[in-house]
Amino acid sequence: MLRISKLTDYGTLVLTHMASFPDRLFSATDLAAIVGLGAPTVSKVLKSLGRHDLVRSVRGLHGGYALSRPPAQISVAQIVDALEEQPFGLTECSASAGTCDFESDCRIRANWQRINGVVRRALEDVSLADMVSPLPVAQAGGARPIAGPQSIKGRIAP
Amino acid sequence: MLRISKLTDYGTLVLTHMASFPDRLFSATDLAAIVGLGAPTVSKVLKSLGRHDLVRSVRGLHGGYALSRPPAQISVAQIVDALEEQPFGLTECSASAGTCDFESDCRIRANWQRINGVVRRALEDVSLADMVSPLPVAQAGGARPIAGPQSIKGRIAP
DNA sequence: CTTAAATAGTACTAAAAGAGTACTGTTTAT
DNA sequence: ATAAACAGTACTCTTTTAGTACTATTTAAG
Repeated sequence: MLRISKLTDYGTLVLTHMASFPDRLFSATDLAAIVGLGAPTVSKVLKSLGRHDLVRSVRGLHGGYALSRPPAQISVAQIVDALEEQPFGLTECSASAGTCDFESDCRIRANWQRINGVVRRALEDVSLADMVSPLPVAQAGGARPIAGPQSIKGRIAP
Repeated sequence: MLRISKLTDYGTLVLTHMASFPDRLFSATDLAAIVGLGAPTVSKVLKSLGRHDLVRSVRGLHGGYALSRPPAQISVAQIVDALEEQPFGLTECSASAGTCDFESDCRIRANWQRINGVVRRALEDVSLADMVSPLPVAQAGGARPIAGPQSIKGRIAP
């Protein structure tokens, strides 16, 4: 349906809150109360985020979760990757052969891959730091966690 | 799951084939055979596309479907709008209030709307004409059906 | 060394969405 | 009058998503 899953949405909510207090440890229960979601659900989300090294966990009494790195180094794309089941891609034919065997060499596929690229870059270009203090409309410092192309901030202005 | 639905995928397949022969009339049955899908399924897709004026239909014997305008004036965004059930938007909170009432004034929402804008523009910038003869990597004539911003073609190069 | 508050992992159930099919009605050239 | 085509509706099956439950493990504190 061209939507991110609810769990991914929850993930951004939780992480955005955590980004307001980096380094601080939050228990899953506390975060659930703060964000207004069920504790088991938030737990589930945090466990997935932990597996993908977006949060680090401290076990035992007085344990909890904290961001594993500064908010500017966590992009929305990374959150999506952590919480969506399937690999990134708007179409199935990006991954598997599909039914388009008739078309000599599916010309469409290349186009979808380009579109995917644009979408992905859009998600990579927004960091948790941006989520906390929204981007100034005109320009803003990008997330750019790993090694990215130029910012698209200028494009996403209204 | 951040994917377009299969029906939308089928829609691009069918329309791309039709775009190779604009003005020509195709029966749903023929298109199904060409593309390699079930006839009822292709029918369903074409009916939806017709309701959104992407194809025009001719009823009666020797009837069929044809593009309602030149391929360059039909964008992928329009296909998505025609075949996806829900209104365009990566998050639910783009439309309804949601559970984030706790957060004083969901700062996240504005960011999602900007991301949506980028994604949407990416889909608007690819036309059926582009699908038929894939974009040259460097630059290419955009779809720009209605009144769009500048092209993003430069961005989606590999 | 026992306890309680945490996370870790797994698995299950229920609800929602997606996909495909079937059936009935309408149009129109021959 | 007939047959080939589109139009519309509604139903069923499958898949995915969401949420929950249960058990195990870790660790600070008394």
